[in-house]
Amino acid sequence: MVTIRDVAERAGVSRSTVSLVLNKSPLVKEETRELVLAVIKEMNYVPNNNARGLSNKTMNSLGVIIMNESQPSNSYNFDNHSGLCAYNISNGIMSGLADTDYGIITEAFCSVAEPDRLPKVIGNRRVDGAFIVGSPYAPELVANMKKTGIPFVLVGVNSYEQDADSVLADPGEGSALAIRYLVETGHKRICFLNCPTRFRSYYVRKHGVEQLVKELGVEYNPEWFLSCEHNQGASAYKTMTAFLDTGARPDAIVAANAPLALGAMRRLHELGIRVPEDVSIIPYEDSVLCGYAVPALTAINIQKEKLGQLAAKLLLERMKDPDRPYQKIVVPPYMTFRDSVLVR
Amino acid sequence: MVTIRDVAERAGVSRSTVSLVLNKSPLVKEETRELVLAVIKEMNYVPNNNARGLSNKTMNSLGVIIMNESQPSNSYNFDNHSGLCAYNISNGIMSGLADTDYGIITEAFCSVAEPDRLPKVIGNRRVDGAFIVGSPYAPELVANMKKTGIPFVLVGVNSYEQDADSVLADPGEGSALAIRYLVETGHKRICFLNCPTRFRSYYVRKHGVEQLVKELGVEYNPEWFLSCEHNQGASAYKTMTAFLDTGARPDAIVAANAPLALGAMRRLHELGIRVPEDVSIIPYEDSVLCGYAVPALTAINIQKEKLGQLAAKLLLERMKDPDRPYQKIVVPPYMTFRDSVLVR
DNA sequence: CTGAAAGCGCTTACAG
DNA sequence: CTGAAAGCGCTTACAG
Repeated sequence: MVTIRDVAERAGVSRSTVSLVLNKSPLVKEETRELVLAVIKEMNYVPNNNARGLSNKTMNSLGVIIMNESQPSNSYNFDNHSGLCAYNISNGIMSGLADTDYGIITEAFCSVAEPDRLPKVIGNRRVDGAFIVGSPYAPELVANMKKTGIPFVLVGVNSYEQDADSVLADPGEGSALAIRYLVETGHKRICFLNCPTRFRSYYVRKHGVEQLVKELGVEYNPEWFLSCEHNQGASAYKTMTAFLDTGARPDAIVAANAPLALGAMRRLHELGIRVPEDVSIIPYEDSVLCGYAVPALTAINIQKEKLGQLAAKLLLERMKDPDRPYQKIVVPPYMTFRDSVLVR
Repeated sequence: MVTIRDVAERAGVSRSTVSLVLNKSPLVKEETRELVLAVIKEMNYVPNNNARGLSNKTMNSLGVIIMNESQPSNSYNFDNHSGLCAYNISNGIMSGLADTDYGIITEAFCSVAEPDRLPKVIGNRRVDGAFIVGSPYAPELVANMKKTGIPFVLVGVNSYEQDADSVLADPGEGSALAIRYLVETGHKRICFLNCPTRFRSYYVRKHGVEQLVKELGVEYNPEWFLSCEHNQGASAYKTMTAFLDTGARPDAIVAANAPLALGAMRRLHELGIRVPEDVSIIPYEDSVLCGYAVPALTAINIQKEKLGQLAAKLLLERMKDPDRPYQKIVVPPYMTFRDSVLVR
């Protein structure tokens, strides 16, 4: 293995000089710099990350902590969470970090199961900073993270804490977008299929819907505002089954995410209720499930990759300046028009 | 920050002793060991990964290299690759590594765009070993990887190289499983919707199908063996459109993956051809897209998480013993029965 | 079973 | 602008 010492010898300079050019110090004469660089290339020298980190007190890695209620499984059934949201955000983080040298260490973490533990990468001090991706995250985790002194940012559908940097979508605004469009296109009987009540985004959506409905002067039946037990198709199927059994016949459904929308659609399909001819449907949180659905689903895109990218930028800034005030970045949603809404 | 020195002082032993207990050496008296452990816990000591690695010449990290043709995007449209396969495998790898201390560094890598480059984590020597996840991987990459001396294993739908460890599914066997079942359930006119011909799995499937069809004595029309330009819905839609325009009316479709199946279904839906009443459909490579589809798709599950887990185990063994012979582990597929096949 | 010492490969004041 | 030297926090022969 070739070390800085070998490079220095071959280049006929001291090790410090090589180190200086490695770290782009302006103290090195241009001529020397070029010579050293040439030798580095010629010898195929790669600085040892451990040695560098030991001096620098830096790990040169960032953690991506994926929060979830359960481990991902090999069963892709309807009664499982799709896991797509965290995946998309995490892709965004990686793309936002692509031109840095950070290693990105991913870890699944279940804060519900172990509320007082820290993710391994944090406990082991393997990272210089971290992203807490998605909900549910226990508030204790944020407190515990702060104690470690490792900078972090929260990123997700509705990831927000007072004393932390956060990048989030706006579920209220997203729901409003969907409802406004449905009203514009002539829908009169809109049903809302929300996530479990244990998620904070449940309330944000509910609030957004109630607000808008008042503003629009649309009639609103609280009994048509449903929630599902889990964020998965089977729960939505169950909820929708019970709802339709009451004889209710919405002409549009707004769902809190794609798994819920597809769960509802399964029941509609069984009953011979057609999408979009009989009922339009718009999920929040566009994903590959929407683009590939038959028919393709018009959906609210919350820019998950962008959430990730902005989180990446934010964490980098936070690490540079630990004392700056906390930021809260809200990324606006937009609608992707596909085939699940009938213009009446 | 508390170091090994602090622990040693407080415990009244030498630094080496602390190090020995850290590394579970049998040379330490039980009594001393317990004392040291207690002090470690009390002081909340965490060994510095860089220092340890610098001595050990080890990074304590493993790379997960996700091969792809393009970067993931924020558009979840039909004309994008779903990215799900690598994601699922990577989950399996993580679960297989969950009880180790390795940091798992993920990197997206496009070998088509940069055939002569190495993934960053490899070039920077940030990892002790790596997983090459998915195809397309350029054969040059394998050669280049070998030159680095960093152990690695290939893992994917059809990831196999002579001179490397590999864990793979068996696309031929998977296709056979689907066809056999369709024949058993009374289907007579089976169409095969394969992946692009530039993937090796295309040929494996083709071979498997031809073999089986002969064995079963089923009639086989080579013109009903289709391929798509890309592994995405829009390509399958196009291929299926052209195929159906010829007047062909299959009673079953076997697709090389879920995006292709859903692309075909989109066209069927437009034409009012019902699944499964008019045509049954079985994709290879079960994924969340199948479980959530309406109707839910009966699919070939290739155990992607298990592929990942076995790859994890294999890499660990390879690192322990660099001289062992290369292994090729083929994971058998099974069928997940859902609602897209009509028993005729 | 334990301690003193050298070494892993870098960085960074400090002199010059 | 460059070199000699100390130090980062561990591990590992080597003595005892």
